[in-house]
Amino acid sequence: MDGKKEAEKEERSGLPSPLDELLGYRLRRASMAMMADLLAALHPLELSAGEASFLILVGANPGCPQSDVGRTLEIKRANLTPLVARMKARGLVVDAPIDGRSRSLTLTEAGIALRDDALARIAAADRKVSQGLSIDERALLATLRSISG
Amino acid sequence: MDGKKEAEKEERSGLPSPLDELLGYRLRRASMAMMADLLAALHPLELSAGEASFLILVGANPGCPQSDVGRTLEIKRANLTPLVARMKARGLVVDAPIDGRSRSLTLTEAGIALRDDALARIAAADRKVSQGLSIDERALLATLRSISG
DNA sequence: CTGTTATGTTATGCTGCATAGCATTTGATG
DNA sequence: CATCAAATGCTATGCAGCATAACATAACAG
Repeated sequence: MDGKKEAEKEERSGLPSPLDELLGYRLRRASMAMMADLLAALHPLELSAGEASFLILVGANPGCPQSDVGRTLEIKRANLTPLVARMKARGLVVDAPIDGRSRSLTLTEAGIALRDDALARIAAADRKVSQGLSIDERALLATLRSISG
Repeated sequence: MDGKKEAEKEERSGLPSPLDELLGYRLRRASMAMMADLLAALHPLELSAGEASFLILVGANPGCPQSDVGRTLEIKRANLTPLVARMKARGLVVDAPIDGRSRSLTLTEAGIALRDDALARIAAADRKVSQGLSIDERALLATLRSISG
């Protein structure tokens, strides 16, 4: 299977490039394309991608320590602090001291509602793409998980 | 310096999360993981990811107009200008006027040599991942291409 | 010729991510 | 108990990537 004359290769100033065959490059481009859709879907909710993932994770783990959230989402402590502050300022999350240093996070009713809304939009954007996949989505997810270890 | 792999990054504190089942999220995480490896591989060459992709594309398309490079790599004109300037300053690429406004780009010998080096490192990093894939790489690439249009 | 589009450049701002340092608390060790 | 290393959260700060706006020139279509 090496039909090479694709003719559609240059849809519009698309120069031929070995980059097309590189997994890392293709992964990045696909990720950026989906991210663009995601941001558009979350914009009406005034949520960034990081904020949405935060709400989803805390919503699924009520009372979890902030440190665990940071580790799971791979958000540095220094960057998580202002994110939590914004969510608290909007009344989406409440925190309580676990011990002297750690704080537990829990979504408020408003936080849960917004999380549900965001999750629905994200899932819809996901579905829009995954429906057109040429391979099984489960297999794809498993493969991607294995890449990010 | 570092550039090491922190041994086995234990999944400690990995909170259960619906994000794990989201295609967009998994795509992003996989992309970021590969990008980290890529940057480490390119660091000895003092190349950023964008610069390496630039060298590869121009190397495969000698004499191509700068505008096409920008479109293909999805780099805005305003950001491409300083990138080209850096590559010229390092003697990796030369440009010549096509017409009064457009400029053609071509790699120098040094540029080709560095491109070859970079491409080898990138391909190696790619292979390190693709060898452990649970699904066919060709199918994966095709799927990713369909996602990014 | 005239208005519109394309290209390249400069200046500038925003966002996400990173590092460094600090204060506090916890837990392990002797 | 006394100490010290690690963990947690916070503040301040810098930077790289990406974006927009405005401009100058040149090509193109009418």
